[in-house]
Amino acid sequence: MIKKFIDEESGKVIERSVMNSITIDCVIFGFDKGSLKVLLVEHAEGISKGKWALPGGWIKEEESIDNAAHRLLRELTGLDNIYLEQLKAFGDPDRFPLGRVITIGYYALIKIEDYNITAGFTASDAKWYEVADIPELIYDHNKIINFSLKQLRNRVKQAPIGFNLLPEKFTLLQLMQLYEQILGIEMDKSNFRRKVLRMKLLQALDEKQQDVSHRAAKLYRFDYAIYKKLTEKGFNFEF
Amino acid sequence: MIKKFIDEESGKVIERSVMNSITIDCVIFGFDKGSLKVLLVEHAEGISKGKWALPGGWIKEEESIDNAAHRLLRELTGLDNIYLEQLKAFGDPDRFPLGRVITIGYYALIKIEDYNITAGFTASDAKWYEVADIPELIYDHNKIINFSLKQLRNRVKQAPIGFNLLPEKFTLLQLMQLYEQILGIEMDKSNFRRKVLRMKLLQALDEKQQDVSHRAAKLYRFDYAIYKKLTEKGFNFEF
DNA sequence: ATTCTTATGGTTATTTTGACTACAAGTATA
DNA sequence: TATACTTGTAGTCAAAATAACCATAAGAAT
Repeated sequence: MIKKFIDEESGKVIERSVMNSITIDCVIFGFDKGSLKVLLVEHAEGISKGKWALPGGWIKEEESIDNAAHRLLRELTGLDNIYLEQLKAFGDPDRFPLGRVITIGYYALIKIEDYNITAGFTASDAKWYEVADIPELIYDHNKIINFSLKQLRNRVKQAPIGFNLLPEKFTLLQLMQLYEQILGIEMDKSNFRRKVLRMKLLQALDEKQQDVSHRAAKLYRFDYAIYKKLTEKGFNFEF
Repeated sequence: MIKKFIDEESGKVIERSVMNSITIDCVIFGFDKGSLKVLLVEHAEGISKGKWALPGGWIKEEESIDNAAHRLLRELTGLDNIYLEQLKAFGDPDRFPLGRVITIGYYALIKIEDYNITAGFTASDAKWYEVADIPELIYDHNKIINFSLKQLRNRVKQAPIGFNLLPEKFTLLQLMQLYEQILGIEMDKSNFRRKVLRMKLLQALDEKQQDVSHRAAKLYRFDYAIYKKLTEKGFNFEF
């Protein structure tokens, strides 16, 4: 599968695999007003102009794929300094209409209110869409989102990544509702409370909710230091 | 990052991303005589001739990446009809010495005695190596194996994939030792027994071990049909 | 007959779970 | 002011699960 090409600039003959294009696509999850959302961008140019898609694009020759994911996300949406995790590669031969392109998926969970989304580069718009209400996207991007959702449901049981979706200070009910949303199940308030507090992962604060029209609940904060200690001894996270 | 090339055969100008090479590498785990092993091949040609590596190679234009993984494994080692799962893409810019090559990792768990390994294609040899005793491999292949091991430890707690490493009929002690090996922990025979039997995943057979110099243990078989039923109701697998 | 190894079945105290009840704290409304 | 309503918090209790053991059975080796 190696073919010879002549570089137009230098005139040199170059041997290359004909398999030649790799892109990155990012699935960014957020949680707001009790519902799970995904960040999408509208393409400003190219064959998919005007259509909605996952933020993503081409990898540069000299950058690692992790760096490419961070760069593309920054350029298209303004998001920076995010913990991105690789999902998997999507490589159906016909997933891209103009040739063979493999894409490597990344995903992240962020607190929506901590970031400002600003469309840029080849994106004319960038918006949060509710997971339950995602439009038709280009190529296999809907498929990629579905895969991410499954992954999220699994991962959320393994590690305390759910906290990345909540504000720094949160109530136990908020935490429970987040898990109910992601996993699609109902839980018992009292039992959830007991379970999560026994884990001792949360630091109880001397603060309460403000401006609520009912009894204000205590606020908690996720304690990463404690979590690290617990994981070292082989700790399993589950609600 | 798009450059123009002239195809030597057709003379046409082709636009291509300069990022142009993707390979596949497979980590195949096996379990034999109480220890975990990995299948490696010796390269017969090219810049890494004589060196040991994970079975892998280039993806063809018209095949999916999953198919490429199956084909390469078959060509190099003779292994066929295996359940391969994608690991992740490895894409450090300098992981490959002769240019920018991204590799997509796959892994599988198989019963060693069920398959015949025969080196072929660009491999001059193919052998099982104990995980604790893996030589220095080409490029970042040692890194890929380490990543796979971590993945295996996680996955084995989520799903009953460990059974893929055991013969069809096995004793409870074998099963326990497999888990001890993979997870690197010690377990209590009696408690393990009770736990695993309560799951009702195993079908007790009317057979016993043969040719052992001690009391022969009962043989069991993993019951995939039961497992499927249980997972549908949201079943969590853990020892 | 004795010893050794592994298989298998129990016992027990302790911890964890799930389902519920009760009540406290605060807001909204009559 | 009284009452209803919502959400937070604590506790009860029976059933299930766990961890740490002990005891004995089955068979092979000496």
